[in-house]
Amino acid sequence: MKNQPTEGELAILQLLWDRGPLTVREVHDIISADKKTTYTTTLKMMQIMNEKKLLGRNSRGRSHVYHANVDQKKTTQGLLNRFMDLTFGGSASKLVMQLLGSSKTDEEELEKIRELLDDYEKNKN
Amino acid sequence: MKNQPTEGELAILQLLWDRGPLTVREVHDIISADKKTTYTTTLKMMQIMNEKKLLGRNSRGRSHVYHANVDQKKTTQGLLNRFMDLTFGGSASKLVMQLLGSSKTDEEELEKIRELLDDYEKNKN
DNA sequence: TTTGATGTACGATTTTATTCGTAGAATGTT
DNA sequence: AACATTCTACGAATAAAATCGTACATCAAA
Repeated sequence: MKNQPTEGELAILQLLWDRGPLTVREVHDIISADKKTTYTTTLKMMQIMNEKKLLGRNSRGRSHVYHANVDQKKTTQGLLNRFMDLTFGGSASKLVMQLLGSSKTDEEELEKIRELLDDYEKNKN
Repeated sequence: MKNQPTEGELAILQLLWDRGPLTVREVHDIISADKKTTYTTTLKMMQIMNEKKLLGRNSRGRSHVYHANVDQKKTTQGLLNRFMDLTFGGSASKLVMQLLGSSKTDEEELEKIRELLDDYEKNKN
């Protein structure tokens, strides 16, 4: 629960979780498609994340290949718990209630959620 | 979606949403029970929130009574959407999956969630 | 009317996250 | 060798959030 990534750091972690180890150049090219930023900024962030042990890295030729050094599940779990506490007083049901009322949560998503719940109920016994 | 409160600001908003209008002193006494902070810090935050129009206030004697000036549902909805995008790539079902796997989500909460989903399914038709 | 308690106002400082500029090392090309 | 390109490293600048110190106003009790 201690090493919570910042928003910017999380974006980089997501990339590495999704696609596996990447160089700064690769990360930057992907990120800068969405968000206007410079190469050195991305580099600096990844260097800091490396110092914080959020990322590991290995040399390959003249460049570094970075990889996520924290577990995705554990990290998102920590963020979720924190967010739930802060925003919904720790109540999962309040959070879900908002989720259901949101137009962002479409029919397909709702169906998936229902299946998840069904599975969960089954395995409980 | 623009005026997203910070973490500290959200804590103050929660209090005012829950308990109605309060003075700085009242807010501070409640908050400082959890978190070590000084009166002037709480005051300053509430003054800034007032400037940002997150809070409104009225004079009562020599002190000010502050009230939330933003809607709770809209605010938490905005925060939730943002968080979901950042942390779960915008997928509500992924979020719920984590929620179900969390030990923080106990049996009672799960039951509530199921009821919510049932109600939701009913009203859909 | 003096003192103490309580409140507001305001500026300065601290802290943390992010961004940027510049220097220099390594590699490839001409 | 001279150069352009592509990296890393590092320190400084910027921005935003949170914290703190101090001054001053108000009011009530002694």
